[in-house]
Amino acid sequence: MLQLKVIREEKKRILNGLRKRNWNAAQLKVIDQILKTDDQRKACQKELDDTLAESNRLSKEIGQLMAQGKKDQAEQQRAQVLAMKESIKTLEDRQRTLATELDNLLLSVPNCPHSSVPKGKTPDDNKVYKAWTKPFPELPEDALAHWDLAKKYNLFDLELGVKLTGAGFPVYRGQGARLQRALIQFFLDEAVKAGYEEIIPPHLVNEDSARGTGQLPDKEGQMYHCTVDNLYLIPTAEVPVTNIVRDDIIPEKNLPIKMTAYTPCFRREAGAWGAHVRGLNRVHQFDKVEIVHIEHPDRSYKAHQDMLRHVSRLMAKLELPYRILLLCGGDMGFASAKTFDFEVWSAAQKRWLEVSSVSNFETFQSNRLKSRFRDAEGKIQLTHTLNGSALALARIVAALLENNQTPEGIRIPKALWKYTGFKMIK
RNA sequence: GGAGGGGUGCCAGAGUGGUUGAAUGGAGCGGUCUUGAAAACCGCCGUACUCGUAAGGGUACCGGGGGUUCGAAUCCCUCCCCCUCCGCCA
Repeated sequence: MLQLKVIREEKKRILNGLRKRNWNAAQLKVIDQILKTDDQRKACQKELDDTLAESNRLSKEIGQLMAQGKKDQAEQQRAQVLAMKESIKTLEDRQRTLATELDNLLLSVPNCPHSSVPKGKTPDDNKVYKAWTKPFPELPEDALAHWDLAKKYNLFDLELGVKLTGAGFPVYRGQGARLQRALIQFFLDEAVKAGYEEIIPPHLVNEDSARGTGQLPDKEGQMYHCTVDNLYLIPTAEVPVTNIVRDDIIPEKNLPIKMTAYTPCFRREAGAWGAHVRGLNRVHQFDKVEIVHIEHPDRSYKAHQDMLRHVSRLMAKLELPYRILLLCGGDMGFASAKTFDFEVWSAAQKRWLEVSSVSNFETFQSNRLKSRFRDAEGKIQLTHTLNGSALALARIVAALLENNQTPEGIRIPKALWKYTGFKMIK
């Protein structure tokens, strides 16, 4: 969530940013409401603190009076403090109500887009940041979509997944399973080479963690919830990995913290079914290697570019046609200040598929996480957090299978040979 | 799952109802001394909110929440976590 201090001091910038997210005048009123509520909260807090200070002072004196044997006076002050209790309780209740109200208001405001983020309402307004200029793979007329290729070569089985679990839980097998494992290994190795620390986090997180990265309270319905233990299946490794620095004050010299993790990702995605979500295009469980940065605010946009380069390199090594989009204000995620999407060309479906989203959240997440660092002057500041997929497997597999199909079988890009142990799927 | 013990500041570790935001030691930072270093000595060394131009002040926080009391790190309830023993088990 946005910092109150920033809303107060840079109100104009925030309002302009929210307009980029297509907020209308009525919606923008929330900002003034936040400031007003905060004023009320402060006034109430002050009154409470003053009352408590008085009550504390009197109570302390009672101890001294007792020690001096002045019993009557002690008794008199005791009555005095007792009388204050009711107003303290009233003030506390009011203070709590205002604080909750303020918190809810703050929670409803998305991150302020970076100045370089274009205006726009829908995905059509996203800017092509880096286009694919080379030719697309030429496929014969009878080229198969990946779900048909999967049947032909026995690579994964969605119907079997239905039997075991339900729709959207693919069962990978044979060379399909091996390819899956090869990609994970490849992505992790590349990330480690690029200086990321490898993490194997828990695949279930508690409420605090889900709140830390902003899945709660908003996107509750998108996560699988184990109610008996009140734990959530992670929708992305971002959740456990970013929460590693929750409530921490990091020495400046330890920044940046770069971490990578492979995890399965679980998404309920209720009600999002349609013709374009066949096969691996949208599933409830998929594998992903995530990269996460905890950065100094001065360097976060440079890091953002570094992440872009890292993902580009992966795409190039996999020999996949891709493009990079700079998301417009209307299409950006709630918590993000700036997001680039990577899309891979799926030659048989003749569609772009989103395979990575690389975002800078600035202090939006750290504010909630309380992820801070101590700067050179010893002052405590919020860190910037960033993350990106590097990469999401299911759709990469879809594109890989479709683009590389030949009459002899499916060609495996050279970079994967040492991981798959085979050069062709037959 | 059963029985017992415990959760205090960066770490170790006192504190069991009053002037304790918290003894003491260590680490860290600054200084004196020294050719330099070490040792010794002196000082500083929590977070959040808030009032104030500042100096400085106020409030909250000793695992989380609630309660008793004029007053709680200290007493009570409850939840969480850790350790030891037993049971079960990949």
